[in-house]
Amino acid sequence: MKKKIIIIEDIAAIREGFVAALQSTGKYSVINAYDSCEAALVNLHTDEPDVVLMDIELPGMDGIEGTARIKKEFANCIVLIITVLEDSEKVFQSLCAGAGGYIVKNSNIENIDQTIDEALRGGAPMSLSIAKMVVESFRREPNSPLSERETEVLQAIASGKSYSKIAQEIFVSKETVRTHIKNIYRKLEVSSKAEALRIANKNKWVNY
Amino acid sequence: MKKKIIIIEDIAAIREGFVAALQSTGKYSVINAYDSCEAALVNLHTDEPDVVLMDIELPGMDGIEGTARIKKEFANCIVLIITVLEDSEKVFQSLCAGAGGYIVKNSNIENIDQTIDEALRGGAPMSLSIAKMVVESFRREPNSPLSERETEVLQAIASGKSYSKIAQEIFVSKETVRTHIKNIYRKLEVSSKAEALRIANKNKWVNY
DNA sequence: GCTGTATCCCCCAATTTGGGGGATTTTTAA
DNA sequence: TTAAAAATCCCCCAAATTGGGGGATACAGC
Repeated sequence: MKKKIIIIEDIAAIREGFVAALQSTGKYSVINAYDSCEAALVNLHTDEPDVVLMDIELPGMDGIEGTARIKKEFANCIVLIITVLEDSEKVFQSLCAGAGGYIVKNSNIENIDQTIDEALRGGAPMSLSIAKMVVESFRREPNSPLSERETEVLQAIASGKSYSKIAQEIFVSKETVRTHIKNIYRKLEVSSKAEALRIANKNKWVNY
Repeated sequence: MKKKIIIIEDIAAIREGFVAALQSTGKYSVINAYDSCEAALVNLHTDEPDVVLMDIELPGMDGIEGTARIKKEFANCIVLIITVLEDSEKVFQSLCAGAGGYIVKNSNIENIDQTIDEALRGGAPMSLSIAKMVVESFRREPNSPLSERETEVLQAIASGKSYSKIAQEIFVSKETVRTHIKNIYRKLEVSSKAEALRIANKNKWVNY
């Protein structure tokens, strides 16, 4: 039996292009094509798609939120992101939301077909440039105002450890950890763990 | 002026193969070749390499720790990991340690040359399979014992927020958050934030 | 000498945390 | 339909944590 596919893409020309391309292969059953996530979600339980081709930039609910909603209902449904701009933050977010891979917007029919095939076989189809983007987003930024020790302490804070626990692990007194924290707060101009982590994470001074 | 390269690889045949390959291009100045990180580190300040080719599996200090040590001393030095086995955990760790890219162990001369070139131009050379490995390591595992709400709460804990703060953000009372935490602890058989995060992170039930 | 880093100490008060006991409603699954 | 699970809220308690303030010493680099 043919795999059921739906398409969510707001630009009619692109949307219809995908529909035509998929139907021309004869391998898939294109159930529906929508111009918004909202529209797609109301029919989700009748469509029961195996694969969703999802644009990331959509009016109203964006493709990231849409991916999350669909995966919540149908965990086995594969959501492939149709993307043209390569914004590492959005690519990363959509991966976290459960995206199964990426289709470049101006792909030809064979390319799209191959991508869907790979996804159905359990792979994570994506271009090297997209994969690299995500990988590079985990590189530390070198211009941190925090010293090595401070970064180490903040890293430990990020994993939920208490000051005493951190002190034990890095073989210093609890007071030393507290001093480091105070200095971190002063440098980042914050006054709580959450704020410090938010700043440091945003600037990639700490890794998760 | 030629870029200065050192090689750290414990298997003599492979090490010498790389040396020969690099010298044959005439583009690089191979300063030294070592069979361990320890040996390389003592000469690091006299070698002053622009590029380090680093094996990941080494006796004594492994390539990940070695990469971290080198990047600590010379932040601008590019460390390229020579790898054959594709262990996603190690690949990810070496990226966090500051690796600039990957060279497949049985690469030919042109390939190695291209890889180094790309790294020097500021790219992150790596095979698609390696990039994918890292990307896939950020996918959530679906078999979490935690409910959606509990995952949400634990996620917030990971970002250093207090119970009260979390309560505000998800529009419930502090007591509700406390109940969720209690249930998380019961399910994971732990009794602290750090332990819960360790378990949930290891099993990819939460993303950093 | 000054600045930054790393280490340690004290005080204080508010907040947080973990553990124990409950409770209700809604949703989900058997 | 009935039971289990999830989500919500409440109380009590005591220990631990946290943030802010004030110090101190030592060691590096400029």
